[in-house]
Formats: sequence, C-alpha cells, structure tokens
Amino acid sequence: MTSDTRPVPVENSALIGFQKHDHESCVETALATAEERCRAEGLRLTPVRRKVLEMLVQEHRALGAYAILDRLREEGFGSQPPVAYRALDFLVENGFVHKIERLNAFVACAHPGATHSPAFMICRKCDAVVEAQSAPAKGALGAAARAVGFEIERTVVEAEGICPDCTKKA
Amino acid sequence: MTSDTRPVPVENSALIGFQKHDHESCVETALATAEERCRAEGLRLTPVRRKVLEMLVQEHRALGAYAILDRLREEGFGSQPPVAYRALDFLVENGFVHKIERLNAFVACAHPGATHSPAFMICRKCDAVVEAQSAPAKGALGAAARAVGFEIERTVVEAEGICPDCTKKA
DNA sequence: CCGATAATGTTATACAATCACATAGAGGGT
DNA sequence: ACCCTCTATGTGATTGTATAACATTATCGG
Repeated sequence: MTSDTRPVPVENSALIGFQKHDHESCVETALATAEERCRAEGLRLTPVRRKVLEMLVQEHRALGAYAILDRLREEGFGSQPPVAYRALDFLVENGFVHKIERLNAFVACAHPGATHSPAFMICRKCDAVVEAQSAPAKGALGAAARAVGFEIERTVVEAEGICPDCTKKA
Repeated sequence: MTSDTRPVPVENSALIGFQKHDHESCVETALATAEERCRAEGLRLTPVRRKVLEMLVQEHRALGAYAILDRLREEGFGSQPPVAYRALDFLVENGFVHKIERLNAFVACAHPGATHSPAFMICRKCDAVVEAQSAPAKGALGAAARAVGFEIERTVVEAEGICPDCTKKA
C-alpha cells in the first residue's frame, strides 16, 4: 500500500526518497488512500482540503503555507491565510501531511496508514525532504523522559544535511 | 561544571529539568562559563550578547525573539529586530543558546561545554522546556540516512508532551 | 424542515525573520 | 599616535509566518 519502495516502471518520474519512481500512480494512490480513510473514519475531505493534499502530493517537497495559499487563490478558493492554515491543520491532525518545523513548511505523508512517528532528512542545498521512520522514545530521549516523568505525546525529528544528489554534484 | 544535577540547598528556587535547584548560582555559573569560553576562544561576548544570554539563563524557559527584543529596548539597547536576531545568531552558533523550532523560540543551553546534539522536552501546557542529550544518528534515522547516502550535519529533536508538574495538577 | 455543528470566507493584526545601509568600536600594523 | 580593516551595532523598511475575531454558508441528525 505504501508503495514508495517497490520497483516500478518509470514513466512519469520524480524524486522521492532520493529515488526515481512512478509519480503519477503514486499521486493517485495517495489521494485514493486518503479518501478511503476519510470515508472509513467519518472525516470530511472537503474540496479545499483535498486540493491542498493534492498539491503537496504532486510536488513531493515541502511547501510554505503562502505558496499553498497562492495556488488556492488561483483555483478559486478563498485567498486569506486562514483558508490555507485550516486545511493544513486538518491534514496534519489526521496524519495526511507533516509540518517540517525547521522550514516552516509542509509535506505530504510518505507512509500513509502507518502508525508512525516520522523523521525527516532535509537537504540544506536543494531543500529536498525525505520521510523516514523513527522511534525516538526508545532511545536516550525516552529514557530521559521516563526518568523525570515527562509524558511524550509527539516528537519532532529532523536531520539537516546533504542529500546524495547534492553530494554527487559537489 | 555543568551543575544542574548536583544536590544544592534551595535558596532561590526555580524549575530546571523539572527539579528545584539553586537558580542564583546556576545563573552565575552559566554566565561565568560563557565568559571564560569566549576569552579562551577569542569570541566577543559584547554587552548585547551577554544581556540576551543573561535573560535566557534567568528565565529558564523559551523566549521568542520579540520578547527578548522588548527587554533589550527597556535596557537601552537598540530596538529593531536585527539587534535581537544578531545576538541570538551569535549565541546559537557558539552553542550558548538553542533554538526550539517547534516554538520559534530560544533557550539557554543547559549543558554548556558538552559536545552535544541536544534534545528537548516541551510541555504543551506550561511551555516549560528541558534539555536532554540525544544521539539520533545512532538509531533508526541514522540507519536510514546511511542507507540512502544522506549526510547528517545537524539534528532537531523535540518531544512535545506533558511535564510532571502539569501531570500532577491534573 | 429545523436547529446544532462544522467548515469557509474575510478583515485585521500579531509575531518571526531578513535586507539594505549608515555609524561606531576594536585590533593590528606602521 | 595614526590609519586601515573588520566586526559589531543601530535604524528603517519589508517580507514571511501565523492567529484572532467575527460573519456566512454548508452539512448532518433529528
């Protein structure tokens, strides 16, 4: 289901996980998955929300709220910040989209369905963002939290560095 | 040297690491340590920079850039954003202060001197911020990075949840 | 069909960060 | 002491990010 690792014929290729993949089918799958989950859980994937998710899945990179807003305006939706932020809130709350705190920007979830605490690798040269899995509560941080009685609800894990593509170029 | 764990008589108590401690001596130690390191490394801990560090050590919690700027203004320093941001840049670059990406705010480093990749626990009720150590490159994230050829330079690790104090109150 | 609730739209504003340019201090070499 | 250079500070203006407050519209259950 979360298909970013399977080998596929590269027709319309783009970069995900620093690897080429069939982007067109990947977009369709992501939207279909989201729609189904919303149906199943009684969530309302309204036009604005769907459009924002579609944009993020299409782009496959982090977009700022105002870049998103610009495109919503072009598509005839409301043009004020709350329009974008509310859609993003919904998508983030329900795990369809993640916020990259380091960039104040948003990316579509690359592992929909998985119960995950995501981690990200962010290239400081080309701004590519790749999602990985993490389990920070299992390591030193989790131990520290238990030691002092802090209850972890959510974690932000973001690694900044250089992606393989930019390493090659240099 | 980094003394937040030693048992001390509680005279002027405050919260750090969710534990009471001798805050007055803790502030003095932190500033003295910073001054010494700057002398040793030829860094210039100018009045603005020192004041900002002092504020953050005093407060023992995350402050936004504009809160810092307000207090700089009161103390007779420049009143425009760059004044605060430049001081913060210096302090962050040299490890005296950390930025909390989740809050777009800044805290004094709690482990001065230690070569560290810090991790933070942030209480979503009272906004307390506690610094712990992490080694994210050793875990799942590090493995993922090596697998795809991503070179990690820096990591952001922030856990959001409820601190022991707020748990008790509820 | 009605009422409650959720979602959208809009105005205004707060908070975060950077650019560009002028001025002032600190340090090194002669 | 002087000048030169580099660093740091001060200021005005602007851009980007995010939320508050309130009116309007759509959706769903009864």
